Amino acid sequence: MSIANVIVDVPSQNTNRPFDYRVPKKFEGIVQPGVRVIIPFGPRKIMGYVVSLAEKTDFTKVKNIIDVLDVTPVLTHELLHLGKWLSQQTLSFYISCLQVMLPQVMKAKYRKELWKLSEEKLNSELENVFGGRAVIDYEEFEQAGISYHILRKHIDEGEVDVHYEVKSRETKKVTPMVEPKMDEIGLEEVLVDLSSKAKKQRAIVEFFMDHQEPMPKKHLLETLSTTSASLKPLVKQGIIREFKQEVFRDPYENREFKRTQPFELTEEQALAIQPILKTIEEKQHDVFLLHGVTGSGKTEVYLQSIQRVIDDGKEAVMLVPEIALTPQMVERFKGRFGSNVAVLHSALSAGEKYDEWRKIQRKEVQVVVGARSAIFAPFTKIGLIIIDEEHETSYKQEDRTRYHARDVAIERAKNHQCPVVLGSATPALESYARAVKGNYQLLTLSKRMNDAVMPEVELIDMREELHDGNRSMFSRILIEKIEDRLTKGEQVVLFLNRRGYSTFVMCRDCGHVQECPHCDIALTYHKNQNRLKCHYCSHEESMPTQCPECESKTIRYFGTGTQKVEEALQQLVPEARVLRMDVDTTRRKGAHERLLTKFGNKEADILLGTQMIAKGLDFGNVTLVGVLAADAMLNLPDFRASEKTFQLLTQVSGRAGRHEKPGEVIVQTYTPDHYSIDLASQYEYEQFFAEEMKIRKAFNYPPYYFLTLITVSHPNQLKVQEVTRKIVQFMQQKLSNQSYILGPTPSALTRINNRYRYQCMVKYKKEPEQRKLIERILHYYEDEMKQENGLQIIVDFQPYQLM
DNA sequence: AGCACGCCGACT
DNA sequence: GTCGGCGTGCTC
Repeated sequence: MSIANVIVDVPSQNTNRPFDYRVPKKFEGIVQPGVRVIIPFGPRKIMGYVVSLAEKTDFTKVKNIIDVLDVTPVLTHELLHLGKWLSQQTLSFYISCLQVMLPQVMKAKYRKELWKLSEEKLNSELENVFGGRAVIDYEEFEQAGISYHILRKHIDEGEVDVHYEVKSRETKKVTPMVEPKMDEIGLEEVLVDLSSKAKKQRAIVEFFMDHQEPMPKKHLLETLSTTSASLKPLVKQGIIREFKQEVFRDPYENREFKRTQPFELTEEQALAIQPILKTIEEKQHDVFLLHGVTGSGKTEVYLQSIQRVIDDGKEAVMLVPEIALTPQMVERFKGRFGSNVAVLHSALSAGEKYDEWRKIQRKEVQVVVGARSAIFAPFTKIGLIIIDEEHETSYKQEDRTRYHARDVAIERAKNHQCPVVLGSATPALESYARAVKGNYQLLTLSKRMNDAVMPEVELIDMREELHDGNRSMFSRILIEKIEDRLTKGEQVVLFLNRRGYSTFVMCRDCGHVQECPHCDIALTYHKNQNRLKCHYCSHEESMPTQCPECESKTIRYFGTGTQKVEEALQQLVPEARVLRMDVDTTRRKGAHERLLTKFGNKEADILLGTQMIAKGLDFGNVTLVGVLAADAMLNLPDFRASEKTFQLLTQVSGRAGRHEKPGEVIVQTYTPDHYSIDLASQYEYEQFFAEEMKIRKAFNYPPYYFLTLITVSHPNQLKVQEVTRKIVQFMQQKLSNQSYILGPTPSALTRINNRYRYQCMVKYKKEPEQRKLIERILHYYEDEMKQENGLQIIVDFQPYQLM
């Protein structure tokens, strides 16, 4: 007897283990680890993943597999294994981890229907709901408000049946095809019998005598300039066969990609690529941190490393942050590797994503370029994994299965015995610290290509502007320079942090920001209570009416949006053509690309935008970059605020003067002396690293300590407080005294959807038992978490979002 | 998760 | 005696 061990599509603690099913004779050989199956589960029918096969089972009442959804496994052996690892790492259900590795469309859709089986009249109300139909949606019955007992009786009598429908969402695009059903000689005979009047039919037959292979119907009819009217009789006589063939949606099908050749590497690049190639050659696992200033040619190092992997007949995965996955970036890859590349990012439609994924599965490509989830590409011979802009926070999934793509990459690279290359101009502190310690190999590119120099950065103290009576959000010098560029016909990029809406409190006279006395982190203004709170400890205080430093009354909370800036800009420089680029203007499909093309074609003078314009843009005509509020991010309640500010300023500055014309950067700030702003303006990464590490050390933050964030939510505030307090107490008892447990603290978003949220944070160096302890907590509250609208406990290891 | 079962109070 | 609400336990 053949048994399949199946992980069922039911995310719950009780079902978080394989269930055994018998493999019917007809599916033997087809059912194998990694395929999706439809199985009976209690009274219903659901989808599941076969994770292994067995000879026998201890279970006596095994049921049969109903159907198999895949001919080729959708999850490789390695991915099944990786899913297990992921579920242990993130404390998520195995099924959730398997689902997160596959395109959305492959998740099952369920429908519950009522089938009327007999001709007999049913209960009159029920008969009404059916209204003469044989099948209705179960929902219709529920909405009719008829007692379940009535339905039950009919079911028991065998007159009605509850029917469960399982459907995969994936759709395959097909195209009509035609092919001859006989060989040349057969067709020759047909030709003889054909009426002399049937000219078009004759043409078709003659055509197929020369072309024996299948071809798209549309193409055939067009080349012979005829219609299906002349094809029909041939099909009817069994001379030609019509059939449908799957075609792959190609999101880039109407685009031409200019093929590019490898550039000759600079001395620095050659030095950097050497150890990577060596590791590829030796089939070793290793992690490299490629620290290269913006414009230093990291991408060329990636491309040539990938080329090497392809030449070896292996595969490469390249991760890029979502917002950096611009057409320009895709072009570089398609230009070098042509159709050997699959692209996976969120701007693609669900169907397009599915098709790109299938190209990987079918081994039609050796390279995948994509955002976070592309790390799960179903390759089997990975020779290299690259993570570009490795410091980007978007590599951390912030819901459900909270994984970091960097960790997954390293795990997969271990499985495949291949190197990982982490690249950045501003590496995450964690990564750089590991490189310094020798855990990662550090590779450095310190010079820009083409001898370009980093643009000069000028810091503008906005407090002085204010003192001189300039209350606008533009310094006089910035306006001056914008006007200068307009007359020269050069372009400007203006950057505003979208998070400028955030509500920190600052004095407009002296730049003082109210901070928590225990945490060295800006306090957050809570509008409804008019109080300031710290989101890390439990500290809170009332909103001051005057600045504690200089006693000025101009202390207030801050917020400016791109829209407001756009209006102000129109007033100050009415002749400028402004393109605004933020989530609002790029929501529609392709809008992102359209705006950039427009800017590239010089149809606008100023590109004003948020985060999304900070990366990867490469326009030679941009000679001025303005950062409107460099401090906006600095004052977020986040211990990474300085790091993020440094990274962002560096990235934005890198947008200017990338080609012949030199660039210039204006950074407006209220705190020009802050080390992250000052050092970013001088491009001093190492010094910034040293400064920031001191602070991380003093406050026990990463990379000195690991963090675990536990967020509890429930409609009742007292309940949340109580549960969080108990969790803190438990952890304090069980964890070593080397660890710190902070909380309970209200989350920054204290109430969402009428649910109160409290959190506690664990700072630790080594707690091998931690996961087990948290599992015990989760198990303890299992019942309360099962109830709808009940308790929710979210555990995030190495969180990025602390709200 | 979702479904059935079973216990309990309410009501024709 | 019947109906419906909700807590409990199970799904190969």
